[in-house]
Amino acid sequence: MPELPEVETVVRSIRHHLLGRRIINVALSSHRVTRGDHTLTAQALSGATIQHVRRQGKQILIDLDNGLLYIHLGMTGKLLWNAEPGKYTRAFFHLDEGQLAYDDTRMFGRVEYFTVPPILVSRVGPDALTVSAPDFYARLQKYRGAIKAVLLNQTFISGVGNIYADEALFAAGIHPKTAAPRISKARALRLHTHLLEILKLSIESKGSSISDYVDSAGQRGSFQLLHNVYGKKDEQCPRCSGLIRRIVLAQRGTHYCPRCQRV
DNA sequence: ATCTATTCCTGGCTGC
DNA sequence: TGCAGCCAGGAATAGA
Repeated sequence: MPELPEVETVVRSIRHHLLGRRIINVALSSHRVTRGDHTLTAQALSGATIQHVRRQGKQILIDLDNGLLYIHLGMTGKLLWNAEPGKYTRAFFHLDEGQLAYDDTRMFGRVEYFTVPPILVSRVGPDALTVSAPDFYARLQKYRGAIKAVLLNQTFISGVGNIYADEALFAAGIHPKTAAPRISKARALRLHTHLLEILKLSIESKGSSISDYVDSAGQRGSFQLLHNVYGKKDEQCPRCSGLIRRIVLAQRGTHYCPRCQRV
């Protein structure tokens, strides 16, 4: 499941291949993923030149000389460089040098072309990697729900998903059900510090490969080896040796240590 | 206005 | 061994 570190790893592994390249033609095969007219989209993309490859939160933004290519990997999306199209290839880009495949088994992701950047792209909050501590705390004041749900809300900050929400709350010693307004400034700042540290460490490990996440060269990440609570139900807490518990919160599997993480 | 529940998808796992 | 049924979850959408 690609979250900020995984998307950042993909962007880093693909950027140097794409910059300055011209799109020759595009094959699209999933209306679920593209949400648009395939003929018109392919037509618009053909001949376009790639100017920037950026990331905001979990969104990949590819600036073209005639618009924006917006890619969200969803749950199982992959961008693969110089791979042959396969059963789950939903979009395939022939460039003047090389080719880019968008594979996505479950089709939760998106590949969309816009002439004008949509509200969608700008509506997400500041990137989790660069949000300042004061801004993090100030923004937190706007939410009343459980802190785990707030962390997953992309309008609060963007880029955090289920894995890193659980890991950051564990590192900060905060129970995932804690109501946002009950979190003191000191604890909020501690959460901010731990979250950034975890995201940066994960990027250094090229992300977490839980099921099938890989970067554009097909490389797996290794941060899953450093997870403390995510997916560790009934295993020992590395800090207190108590058992990690799994509950469902905000419709998501949530892992935490009942002894180390307090409301 | 907020928060919560539902929906979309399919491979992989569990249990009979 | 086969297969039904459930699970994973990002984010739009609908409902409370």
